[in-house]
Amino acid sequence: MKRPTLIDVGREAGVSAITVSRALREPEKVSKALRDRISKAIDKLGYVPNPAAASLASNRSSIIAVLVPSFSNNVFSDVLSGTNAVLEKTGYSIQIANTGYNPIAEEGMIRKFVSLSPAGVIIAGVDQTAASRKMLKDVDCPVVQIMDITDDPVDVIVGFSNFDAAATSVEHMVAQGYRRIAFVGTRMDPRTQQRMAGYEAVMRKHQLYDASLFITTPQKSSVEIGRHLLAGLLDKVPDCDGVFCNNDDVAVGIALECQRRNLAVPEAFGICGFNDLGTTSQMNPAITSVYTPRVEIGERAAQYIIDRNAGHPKPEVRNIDLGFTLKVRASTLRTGTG
Amino acid sequence: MKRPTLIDVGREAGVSAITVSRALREPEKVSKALRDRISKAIDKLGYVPNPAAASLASNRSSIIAVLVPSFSNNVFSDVLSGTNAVLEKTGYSIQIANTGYNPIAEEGMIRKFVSLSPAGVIIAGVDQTAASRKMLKDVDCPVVQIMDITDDPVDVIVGFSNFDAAATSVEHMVAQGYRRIAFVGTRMDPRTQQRMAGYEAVMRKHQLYDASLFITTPQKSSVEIGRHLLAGLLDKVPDCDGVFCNNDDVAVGIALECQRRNLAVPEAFGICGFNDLGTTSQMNPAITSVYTPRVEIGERAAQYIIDRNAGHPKPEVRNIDLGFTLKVRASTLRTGTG
DNA sequence: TTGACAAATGATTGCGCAATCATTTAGCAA
DNA sequence: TTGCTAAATGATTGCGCAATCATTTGTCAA
Repeated sequence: MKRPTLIDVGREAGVSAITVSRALREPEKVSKALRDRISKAIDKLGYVPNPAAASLASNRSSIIAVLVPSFSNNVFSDVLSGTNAVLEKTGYSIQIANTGYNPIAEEGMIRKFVSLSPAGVIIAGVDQTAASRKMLKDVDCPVVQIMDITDDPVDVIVGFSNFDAAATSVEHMVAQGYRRIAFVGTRMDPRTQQRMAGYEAVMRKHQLYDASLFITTPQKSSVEIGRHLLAGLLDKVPDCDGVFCNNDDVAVGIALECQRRNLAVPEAFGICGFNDLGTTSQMNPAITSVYTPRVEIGERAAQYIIDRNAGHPKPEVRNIDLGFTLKVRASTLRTGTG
Repeated sequence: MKRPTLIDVGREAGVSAITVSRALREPEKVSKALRDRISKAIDKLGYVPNPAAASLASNRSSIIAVLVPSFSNNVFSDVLSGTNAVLEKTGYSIQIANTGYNPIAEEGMIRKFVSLSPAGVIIAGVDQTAASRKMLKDVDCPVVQIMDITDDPVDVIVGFSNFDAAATSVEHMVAQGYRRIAFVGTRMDPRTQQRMAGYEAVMRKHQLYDASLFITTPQKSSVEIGRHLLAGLLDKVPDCDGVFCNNDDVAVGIALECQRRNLAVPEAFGICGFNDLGTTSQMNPAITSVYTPRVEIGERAAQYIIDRNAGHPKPEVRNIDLGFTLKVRASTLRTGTG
């Protein structure tokens, strides 16, 4: 009562094992009559292919490796949803790893994944170690970096400019008359740092730069940490009149703390979030945020892998910028200014 | 320049391939001297085991299959974080699938996973189809159901009673003097329905049951949907004086809509959430919610699989109830009552 | 009818490893 | 020393499949 093999199916259908194998992988090369008999035999025996044997024989697997820095960050669960939506109708399966924002840990995970001969790799960011980058260059499958943009991807990159997204947001706040705009940053991963750089560039351009306006913490972002950071900010910079946050939950926490302190938003204090995760738009007042195309990034990354493995050539444009959208809402809209 | 095999390592170290294999899997059976030589050879050649070959030869893989109904639901990302934290130090890898709350789709995913000879299966809930259940019974590895509790798990179950959690919450609200308590349910998956049943039992017990107090939608829960549902609820049941929500984001949306309508919480209207995802505790006023041990569930499930595969016997207690904690906060605390 | 060629099908082999069984070496009591 | 046992190491085999090459069958023009 052991699991049937291709040979068993072949015997049942009266054909050789390799014909069954072909019927499954290249059905157009097998006659209709045999395909039908084989299909019946498969159903009768309950045959299911053995992926390990297939992988060993062909030296490639149907596993797509996805490396993200966090599972709990909604940004990456959205990416994963997009990737999964595209892949679930295919024969690929998703193997995930959580790098924990640690490039050294990431390197080990890449090494492990590469040993699987994956069908594709999706990895967040561009800040891999040199060794990681080399492994990704050498692995014989499509590699998609995501959530960022660069002219020099390992293979291709699908994302947006964190720098530009931050700069656009801060420009908007400046246009609305905010002057003492703080940067609130959590975790301080590479993409947060790029947002910080975008913030800094705009502040300097308008001669509003002030080093004391940076409020950062290595802790992960959360509503709670947002509340605490606002308290610290107002102690440190009493004349602060707005914040650009590196993530929405921090912005929500800050907005809630403003409510508690009766700090008038947007009149006395402007708030801008990042990622537009859904809660910001529902707050009182609604909070301005930068929408980032996370689900679409996941989808496009998966689709690229499917296409390349189906024989499509490597595209000319290897950095696919899906952009972002500043969702201007009440929290930064001061009537009579701008 | 192809990838080295056990034979290559053996040649380099001056031993046979099988000794290298043993040194990696059962080091205590290989002398220290050889272990050192082998270890050096592995480093020198950059040997990495081929999991497909290992799986084919041994008829078991080191893949742990995790089936969850949603990636974007924070509940399951927390579970995954816990599972990952336990597994990442081990040789296991995690392969995930999103069942989309669809038992038929789930069945196909189980079939696929079973074909991998997984080292373990973690699956949300107890509402698998008969065919799914049979496959899970037959698969030769530990199977952990999670997020629920039952006397009759496939193998073991790690979770809590959704019914009891809801009942405890509603009892609290009744004790605080709320009478026209609505149930707000989104998605209406099996666990939500158990919460609804817990709500109903308590309402009936206190003779407060009223069919018009059920507000449900098949849509996924979100802050936005919570706001809309409150509007519908107040239209339908103007004398409603509180809600028990099946998820925190709905509760947050309802609280924000109450702010907008100047509906006094907790005096005129009580709000209780579910899962205690973090934002509820930061709201103004803070929202009561049921903390559920999601991360711990993920950890325990992973640890069980590790232990069983290490030879531990099946435990006597096969339903591991990790309980829940009602976090009573301002949104349901009426002074002078209860 | 024949021959040439394409389409369809089959036989053989090896992927890299672990299970199994066989052999050698080490340790030690008598 | 001998003889015995346990520990350490090795040789052989097959897991289930796909790559490669070989063979058969079908098709059609001349």
